[in-house]
Amino acid sequence: MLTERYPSPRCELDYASPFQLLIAVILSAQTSDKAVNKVTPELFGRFPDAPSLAKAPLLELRKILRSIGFFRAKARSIRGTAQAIMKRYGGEVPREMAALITLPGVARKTANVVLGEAFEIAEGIAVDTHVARVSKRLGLTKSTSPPEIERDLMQVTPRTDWGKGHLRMVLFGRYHCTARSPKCTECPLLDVCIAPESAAVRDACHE
DNA sequence: ATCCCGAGGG
DNA sequence: CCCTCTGGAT
Repeated sequence: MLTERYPSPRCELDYASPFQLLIAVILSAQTSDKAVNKVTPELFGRFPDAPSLAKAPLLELRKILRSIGFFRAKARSIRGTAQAIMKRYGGEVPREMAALITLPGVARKTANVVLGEAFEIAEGIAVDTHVARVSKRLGLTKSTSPPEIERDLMQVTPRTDWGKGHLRMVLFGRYHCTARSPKCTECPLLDVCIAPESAAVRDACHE
């Protein structure tokens, strides 16, 4: 299934450290990875780590982040996160869910991505717009609330695959099972999908 | 429930 | 023009 299609899935955000990954994931909220990758070279060029970002002028950050949307809130979040990491966590990105979700701009989804990607810790499964859409279409969950979707996915996924499984669903959702016009006619999962796009496609499948 | 918010795609 | 983008805080 998705494992064959994406044998070794990789995060498409550009980063050079766990700290930069955390910042990039905060910025990626309701924003495409491409858009984030467009601003992080300048951002990380000037403020590559927690000490420098903690002292960054908010107006400078807003200017750099303008093109990605939510730029005021995100400027506050990333600087606040850098400051909290300096003050409360000795300059290191914490490796516990409870600590991560106290950071501004970080909730369970972002924390799950960072834990899995940077530290290879399978605390849970990050549920974002792609995971929610794909898992619902495939019938892996009936819920629309992220916590319930996460619970359903955790029950049908071996813990060792939580990280990669998440990435596979994101890639599949981003490039194939898209929100707008999904490519159902060339889908390898059409036979198990409960929500093919059109009745014509469904009939072709069950013919 | 509502707000934050710009850019790219169809 | 409208929808969508790896959500989170109020």
